Amino acid sequence: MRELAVCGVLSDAERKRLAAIGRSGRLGAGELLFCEGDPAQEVFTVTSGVLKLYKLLADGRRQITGFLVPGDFLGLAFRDHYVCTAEAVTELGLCRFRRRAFVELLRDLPHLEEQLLARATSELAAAQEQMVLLGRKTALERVASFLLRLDERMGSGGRLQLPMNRTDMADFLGLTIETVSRTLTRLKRRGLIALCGKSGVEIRDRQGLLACAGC
Amino acid sequence: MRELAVCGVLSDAERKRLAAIGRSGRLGAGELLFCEGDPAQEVFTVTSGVLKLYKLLADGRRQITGFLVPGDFLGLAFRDHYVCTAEAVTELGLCRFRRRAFVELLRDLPHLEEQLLARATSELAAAQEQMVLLGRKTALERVASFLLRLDERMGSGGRLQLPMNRTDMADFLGLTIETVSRTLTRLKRRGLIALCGKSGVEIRDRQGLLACAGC
DNA sequence: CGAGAGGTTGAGCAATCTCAACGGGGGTGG
DNA sequence: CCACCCCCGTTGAGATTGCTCAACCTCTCG
Repeated sequence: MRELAVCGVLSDAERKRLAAIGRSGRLGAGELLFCEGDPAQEVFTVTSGVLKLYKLLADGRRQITGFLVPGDFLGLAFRDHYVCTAEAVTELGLCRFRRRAFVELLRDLPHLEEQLLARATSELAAAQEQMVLLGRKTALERVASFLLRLDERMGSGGRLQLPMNRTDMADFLGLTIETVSRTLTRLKRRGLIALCGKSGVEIRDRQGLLACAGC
Repeated sequence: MRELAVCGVLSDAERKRLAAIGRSGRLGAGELLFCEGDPAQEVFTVTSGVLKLYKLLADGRRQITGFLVPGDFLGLAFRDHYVCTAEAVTELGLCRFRRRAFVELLRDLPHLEEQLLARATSELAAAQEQMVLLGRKTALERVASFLLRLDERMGSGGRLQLPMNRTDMADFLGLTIETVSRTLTRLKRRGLIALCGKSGVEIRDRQGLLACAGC
């Protein structure tokens, strides 16, 4: 089980105090961790597997706002109520903290607060990047960007196993599943990627893919 | 000149120390405050006017990621380099802090760090909302949402003066200026808003507009 | 009064969506 | 062990939303 990345710069003593208030948990694929609008009583770190965050419109349209991987912290965007729904994409391991206890601990551990602020910073930068993708990029650019980012994030060195299905990809990229599928096929025909089964993607021409990603 | 909202929960002494390292500044409409990629040497608060943040793609496509109004803090999303460009939409008043001094002050003023984390939290929530808009909403829903949000943010009580032109609205909403223009006309024909000159918009039927906004 | 910037409107077009059919792989029950 | 079924993904054809290109209008500023 991966170390809680949120503890990066903490001393042993600090880490201990944090661990003391955390409890480990487990979710099966497809299970909900919490729903948009629920009172935010806990915060979390992901220790294994992949989690998705999303918001729904009244008629069921869905926008996935992010995927969390091991080491990621979940709780920055919440005040009293969760602002989105969190659902396990795969089998999921996590560490749960009662929100109140966590916030109190923050006062005592300035390093932790610093660390959280740094995380918030990179999440904001990532959110801006995603706005560019959703607002201004073509389907080809979106899918290419997504594959490159995911490969980097998962450290898969060009041979990635997509943890999510086409529906999740589509709802993250602001497209339909058909367009995602067609676009992957296009990238394959151009020789930029290879597809192995439903979830295997191999990046065959990173330069070309970067050019497609348009950034 | 509005009080720096970032000082909300600070004591007088703390406020004084913050003010001591800040210098006031002024920008004309259209002037750049900084560019994406520049080393991030300063952070800011907006004291008057409106500022826009944007990112560009290689071919000139632009996505505006946010508008800042008086009281807003600018510097959360940056580490060593600015991740977007900041440009004055109107005449702009601001307070500048050398980044290094500001970060050092953070160590001494836990209230300030707390405050910043809270701001980061609401910015992240806003960013998620914007992803829904860009990824899943129709042009009508985007424009309606935008008008409602702006009215609320500016506290204009249904009679708003848009501080930005159609190009900026389009680049914020992931549309073209023509579509923004046509959509405003549609909303007007339906009796939901009235248009007064280029920048005046009156919300005539808030319920109807909310229904259009789809959330 | 002329020029230019910003905004509106129209016509045709293109990218993406919708709807529908088809295919393959994994799990289940006979 | 095999056949069937169901879920997920792919592909195709036609519909639709929003984009592109172009004309025109209005207001402001020399």
